[in-house]
Amino acid sequence: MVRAPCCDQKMGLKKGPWTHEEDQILINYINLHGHPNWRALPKLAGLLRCGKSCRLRWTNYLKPDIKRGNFSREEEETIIQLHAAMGNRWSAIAAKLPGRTDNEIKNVWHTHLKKRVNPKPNKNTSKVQQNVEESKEDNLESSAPFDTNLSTQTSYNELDSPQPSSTSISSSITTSTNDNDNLWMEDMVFDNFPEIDDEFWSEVFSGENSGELPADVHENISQLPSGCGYDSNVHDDMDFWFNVFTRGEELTHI
DNA sequence: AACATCAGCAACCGCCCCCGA
DNA sequence: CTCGGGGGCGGTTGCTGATGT
Repeated sequence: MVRAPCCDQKMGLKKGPWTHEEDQILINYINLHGHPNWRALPKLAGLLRCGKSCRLRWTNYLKPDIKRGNFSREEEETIIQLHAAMGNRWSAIAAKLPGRTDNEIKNVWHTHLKKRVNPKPNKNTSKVQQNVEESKEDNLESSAPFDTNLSTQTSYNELDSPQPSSTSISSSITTSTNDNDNLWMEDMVFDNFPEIDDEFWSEVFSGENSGELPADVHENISQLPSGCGYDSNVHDDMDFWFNVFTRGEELTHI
């Protein structure tokens, strides 16, 4: 069965990074009408994007309960364990990590966790590079979460398409399990916190829209502490699912 | 300071599955 | 039962910033 491509390039549909305006349009539209039909949504909302692109943008970045970046040690270990059992079923893994998306988990796996789980000697890289690699790994082991997230987050203010990274930062506060993490957080939060995010979300959920929001959107909003999308309940959820999973694993090995 | 290389991440692409007509 | 549309998933790509030379 051959199907017409979702995104017909002849229609002049836009590709590439989303702009702040496009994000606003999408969020406002979904807040008002939900997303019963992704294919029709961009046309109805007045976006020059294909439905898939809209869905991806919403599910991976714009949904209110999304956490961004700064994976805690617990989350990393959970991903590693789940991946060992499930393989590349990113959506299933993401389902066990509240607020995390399959795309993000997939990226983290390929960029960080895979190296840790399957450390392979570098045949082609120079010794200097190998040392760099090793020191990076050491850093990961000794001072999680990833330092690299810092560098990318500091540039959010300059982006056309700002990410709702306030949730990522706040999530680190609540998921950090040791003093080193907290120290790291203090440096990051106050030096690099992107001011745009609070404005961004307050705009999105401003009064004129919230009166007509669907019930589920209200729920999501109510789950948002001031600029934060992650609380201890979610954390408990993760523990719960992790326990369920690990118990299941144990049983399968008996 | 300039250039090269690497790492991280957002987004696209194509396939598959599910469900309704 | 078959077909077709829509959504979801996983793999991959390409851009951008960071780091090294």
